[in-house]
Amino acid sequence: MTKENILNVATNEFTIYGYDAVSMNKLAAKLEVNKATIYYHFKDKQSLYQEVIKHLIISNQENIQNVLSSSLEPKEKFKAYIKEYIQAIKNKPQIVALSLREMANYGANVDEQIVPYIEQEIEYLRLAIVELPLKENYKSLDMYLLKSLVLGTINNYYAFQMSKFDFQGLSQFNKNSGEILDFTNDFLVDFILDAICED
Amino acid sequence: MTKENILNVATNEFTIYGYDAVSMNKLAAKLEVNKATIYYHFKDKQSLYQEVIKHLIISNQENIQNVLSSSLEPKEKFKAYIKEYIQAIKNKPQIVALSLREMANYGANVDEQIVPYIEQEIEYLRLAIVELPLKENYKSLDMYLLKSLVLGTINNYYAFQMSKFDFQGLSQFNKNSGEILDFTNDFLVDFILDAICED
DNA sequence: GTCTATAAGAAGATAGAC
DNA sequence: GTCTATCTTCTTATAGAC
Repeated sequence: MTKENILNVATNEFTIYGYDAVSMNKLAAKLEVNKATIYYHFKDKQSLYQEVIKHLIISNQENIQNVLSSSLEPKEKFKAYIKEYIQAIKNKPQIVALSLREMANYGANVDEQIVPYIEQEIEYLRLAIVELPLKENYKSLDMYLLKSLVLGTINNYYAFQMSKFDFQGLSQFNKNSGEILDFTNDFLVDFILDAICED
Repeated sequence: MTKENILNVATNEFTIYGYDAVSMNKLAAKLEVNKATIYYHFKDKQSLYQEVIKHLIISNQENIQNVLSSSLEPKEKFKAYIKEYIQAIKNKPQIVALSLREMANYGANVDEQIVPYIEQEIEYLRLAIVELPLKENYKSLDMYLLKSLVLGTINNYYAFQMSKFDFQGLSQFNKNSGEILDFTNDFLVDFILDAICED
């Protein structure tokens, strides 16, 4: 179906190049469809972009729920949560760039609809750590801060690794998404548990 | 002087709105100067942007050097380093958005010249933690990973706080840059020391 | 539902007068 | 060193034929 096809290709283009850098002309060319056809299915460029974002967020939340309702021992559950989260990025690594861009715009291109989805992600994070033997000062932590630590570290390190520059001292993964994300995974799990758990 | 004026206003516009969203027409209008005048001083839009970025990075590294060459006790030195780093953002909060955007583009809009400046920042971070009583497994840490944790957490949390949405459970600072960054500062210092230092 | 054709405007950039 | 005027190309978007 044409509409679905447009949405898939648009998702790819927007996540890779960003909103401004994707023109309706280029998108139509890539789709080998007439530009007017895109406008038949979508009101304008903005609403096409909205559908892309919504589609991406929703498709990433399913597996995390399963992990959190499991009966794993607390630390194992936390590890499984981070792993599932990293897996979602492995499945669609382009969301790193999209997420960084939307953060940079303070949500200007996104509409209110996504708020409950983000709040849901925060709730998942809370569930992932609530059973851990937390130090006293981490029991009433702002979850958006911890979420920023997780998301920020992953996105930022991924961006370092994917940049066109060769930085001295940066671990060598040759732009292999899987290896980069596994490395980040292991670091984050140890780091967070070392910081917030009682000995 | 006109050239300096152009650079200052361009810095402001680019950091707030991003490369694509700033047109030479709008920039000329804001400057109350003719567009051709900008082209007299700068070869094209790209090279104007390069000068903006370089200017921003260099101006942020001076005070950090002073902290690191001081004779403070290790933990105090680390705290002073983070504080100085946060102060640099307080001075120009717009670099948060710029940094997020350039990360999202994997450096596509930036040229090779900035590599040594970023490597210098990594070296500063290494100096800030090298004297700490580190746990064995954090003695050979990839500094880009720790840098990503610091930078990523700050940027991401700042973006949450500055976004146009009201998220449930997000600490209330009413878009006050100073308070947001102080809060992030305290969290990061405790969190990192708790994670990487011997008890 | 998909196409052709085209509108209307904004983009980056430059030639040449003053 | 700053201006006016203009070029070319690209942008989003739509009217109307098939």
